[in-house]
Amino acid sequence: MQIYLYNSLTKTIEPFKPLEGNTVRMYSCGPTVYNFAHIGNMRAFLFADLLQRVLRTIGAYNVKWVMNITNIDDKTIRDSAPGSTAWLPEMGSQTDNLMDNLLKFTQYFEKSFLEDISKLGIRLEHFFSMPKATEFIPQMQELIRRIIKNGIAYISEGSVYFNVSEWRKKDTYGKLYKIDFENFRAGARIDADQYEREDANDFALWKYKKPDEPFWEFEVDGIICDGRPGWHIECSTMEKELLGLPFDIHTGGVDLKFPHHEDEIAQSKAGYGVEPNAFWCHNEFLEVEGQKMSKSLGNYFTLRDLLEKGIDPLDIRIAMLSAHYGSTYNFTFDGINSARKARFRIQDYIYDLHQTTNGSFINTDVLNEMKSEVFTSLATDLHTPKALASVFTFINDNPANTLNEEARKSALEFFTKLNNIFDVWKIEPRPVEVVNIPIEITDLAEQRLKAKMSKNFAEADELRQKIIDAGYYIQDSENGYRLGKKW
RNA sequence: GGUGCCUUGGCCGAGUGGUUAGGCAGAGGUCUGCAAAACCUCCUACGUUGGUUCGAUUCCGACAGGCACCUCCA
Repeated sequence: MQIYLYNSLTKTIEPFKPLEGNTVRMYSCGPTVYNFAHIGNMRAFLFADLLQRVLRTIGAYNVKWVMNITNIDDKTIRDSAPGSTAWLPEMGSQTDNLMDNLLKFTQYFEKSFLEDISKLGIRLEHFFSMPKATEFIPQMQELIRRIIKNGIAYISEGSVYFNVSEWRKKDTYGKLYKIDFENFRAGARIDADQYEREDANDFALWKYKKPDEPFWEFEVDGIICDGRPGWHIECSTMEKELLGLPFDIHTGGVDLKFPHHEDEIAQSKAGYGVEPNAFWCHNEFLEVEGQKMSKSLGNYFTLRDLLEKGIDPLDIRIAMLSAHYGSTYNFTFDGINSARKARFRIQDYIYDLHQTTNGSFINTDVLNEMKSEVFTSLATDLHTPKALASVFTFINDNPANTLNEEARKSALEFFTKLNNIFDVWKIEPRPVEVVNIPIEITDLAEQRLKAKMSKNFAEADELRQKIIDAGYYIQDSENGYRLGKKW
């Protein structure tokens, strides 16, 4: 099926086609591993995951998905430095070797990142590569040399800067983000104390080492430039090394449009001579309870915070998939609960589809129409809310027990395929409930049954309340009851 | 100051120049000793204000409110 995607470069929805063959080469801006990822980060990664799954499942493409790990930047350096309060015992002991500290520190958060996204249903086997910035330093230096050679970068006090005004003579700077150079940064603070740039628009390709910072040796035209790469150059280099240029799709949060992605385009073209990629896809931000997530408002949550509250990560996944990636998503606890219930309704339907019934529903047209609607919605700029609406409309109108054998089989095939994208359901018969109920709870239930049988309803209700208060539920059945754990 | 986006029923969240999005919550009903679960039914909105139009929530303008980026934050 033809896939359509909104391209930030053209600001329109365009039909998507891989540049070469049947393989989509896709690069996603990954995390800077200096702390636990928060739910805003998670939305970006879930969006990228959704996209690559739709490309595989609906577009029938092979996907080479690369997500970088930024393990060298101001924050990782700061927080891995000796004496840092951000250093955790689990990272091991700090040494005099600054590079060693940096790697230990970032490896810890990289590992936690992989654990977190796995819990959210992002499958590590879907990645072609997850490169770390520190593994590509020579290639970054090579790219910087090229840009200097092409006259678009200059060295200042051992740092290398991209010369924006020089570049503007050759090409547009402001492809993703329209810039008014007259008023540019008029109201923005400019970090004057840090590095010596010729122009505020210029950005660092390479930063000269500061005392007590890990660094890599770098010499350009006899000038010692020992230091570390700038942020943007990391992506430009790794994309080229792992995917080749140009590649198909680049994803990231809207905040990265400028300057990160804009600078990436400029660098890649200035150094390699080509624009890095065809499609730029950006996810919108997330708010929490209608407000921007921030530590000061107390609505800043890492995934781990939410798991501690007992939230199932798959409910976070479905909640975020129930809004379009291009609109601001309001994360609320009510919303998570609502999404969970919706998820279970579909799950129950799938369970029911496995049961043998003698339903008479044979109108495959209705089923096929729903399938077509769902996949068309997903293929049209990943419209998950529309797709889910179609599913609900179908299951509302066609209870599982009304479907005949053939229709149930067909519906199960559909849900299997859908779950290749959503990945929040189990395509299997309803499991036999094997919840461990503590003896004191079953005792209460037995007492209640006795009370009920002897029509002592007041006592029965009292006992039921005790069971509920203990975190279980009890449902009466024909000649007994069902006990279970509340979720 | 510059650039761009948004404002839909109790909540979340689609969409459209004139006919029901969907989910959650809520109400009523069937069932039940009462519940729960399940099922059935109901709940019809589009920030304000001008304009275009036979007709606007949908197009255009203004206003109000909110948000984002310009600060190596997804």
